[in-house]
Amino acid sequence: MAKSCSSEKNNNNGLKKGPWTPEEDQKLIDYIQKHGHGKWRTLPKNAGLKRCGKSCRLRWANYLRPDIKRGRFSFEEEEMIIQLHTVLGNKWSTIAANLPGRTDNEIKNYWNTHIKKKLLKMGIDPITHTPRLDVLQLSSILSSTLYNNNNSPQINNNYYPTLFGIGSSSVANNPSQVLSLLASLLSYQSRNNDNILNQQIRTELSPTENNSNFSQKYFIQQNQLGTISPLLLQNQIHLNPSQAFQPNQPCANNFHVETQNMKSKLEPQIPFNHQNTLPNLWHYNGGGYMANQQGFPSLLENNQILCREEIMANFNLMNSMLSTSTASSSSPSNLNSSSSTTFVNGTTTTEDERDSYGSNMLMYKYNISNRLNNSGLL
DNA sequence: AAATCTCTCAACCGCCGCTGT
DNA sequence: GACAGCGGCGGTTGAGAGATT
Repeated sequence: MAKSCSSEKNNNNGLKKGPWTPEEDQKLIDYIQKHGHGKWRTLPKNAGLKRCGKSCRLRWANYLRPDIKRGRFSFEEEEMIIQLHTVLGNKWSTIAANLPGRTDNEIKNYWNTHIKKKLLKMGIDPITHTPRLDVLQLSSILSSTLYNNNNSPQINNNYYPTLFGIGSSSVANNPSQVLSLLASLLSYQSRNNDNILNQQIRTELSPTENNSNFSQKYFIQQNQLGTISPLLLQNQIHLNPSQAFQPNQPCANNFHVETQNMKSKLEPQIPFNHQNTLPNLWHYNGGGYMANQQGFPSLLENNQILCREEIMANFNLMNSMLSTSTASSSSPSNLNSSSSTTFVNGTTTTEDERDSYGSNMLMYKYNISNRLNNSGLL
């Protein structure tokens, strides 16, 4: 059993703890540059440091190593962390192995201080990556409301006290917030739909898997499983494998026509101030219609399987949200004056904009809801 | 301006798995 | 197989910085 620094102290009086001084850092750097590291236990004595080996190793690994990347996490890094966390859980070192220049400690801290809070705020359980139970109730209520306007059940504080402002655990205080939450929930749908598959991959990966091979194996297995096994979707649809299709494989069954029609139908309703078109979903390459990265970025960038029902469900929900809010669209000035969650042109970099993890078509739902909300249409 | 609160992140701690004896 | 040593990992802590009252 490894001794901690405190127990080492019994054998080595005067071991220093706490923050490292620049002088100590320099001693450690000089020693490792000259001799390399390896025997951490004996290193501090040889380097003239009054520190335990563990402290030296940690200082080097998390701070002094020359290949460490400093500065805030990029949007892509954030996406990667979430994706990997969905599969791996709190395996910070494995996650770090897939993010060059980032340390496990840094990623762990970033998760705990930023990402976890954002997920909770969006109604996503950061441990399971599935919608929280109370938000699922919310989704259920809203589905029936959105699809059945005339006979919709009254949302009632007596029935849903945890959703509407009773008690400290309420997730929303008014219908606008509820819709915002739902939009957030939906923007995670595609990720969550793969959760069962991800769990399967996690258990199949050997615990002794070499980190450097991890990414490769993960993607391969994901594709293999995706084509062999039916995916259990969140809405309980069992997909026939033939209805799923992979990146770089031609679209079958005229699905591209269906989705293009949906796209055309939706575009006039979208109150964007900077553009009123959704990304092109397909391109023809001579052999058939292929899915565009721009149209389905979150799905294609990780070679995930595109699911017909899932895409259509997203379109339908998007349409429902638009049609049940209002037929009119707001003016650009209204939209521009909206608050922190407004996305202006897709290239801005404020902190709040980075709150949305849907750098994809699904993000539109989130934006739409916020725009409608902020412009007073809800 | 001072007091208090909140947040961040470097560092520590204890445990685990691997390896050698 | 039992044990000890070691490196590595994940959870937690607490000092300091920044924000708020």
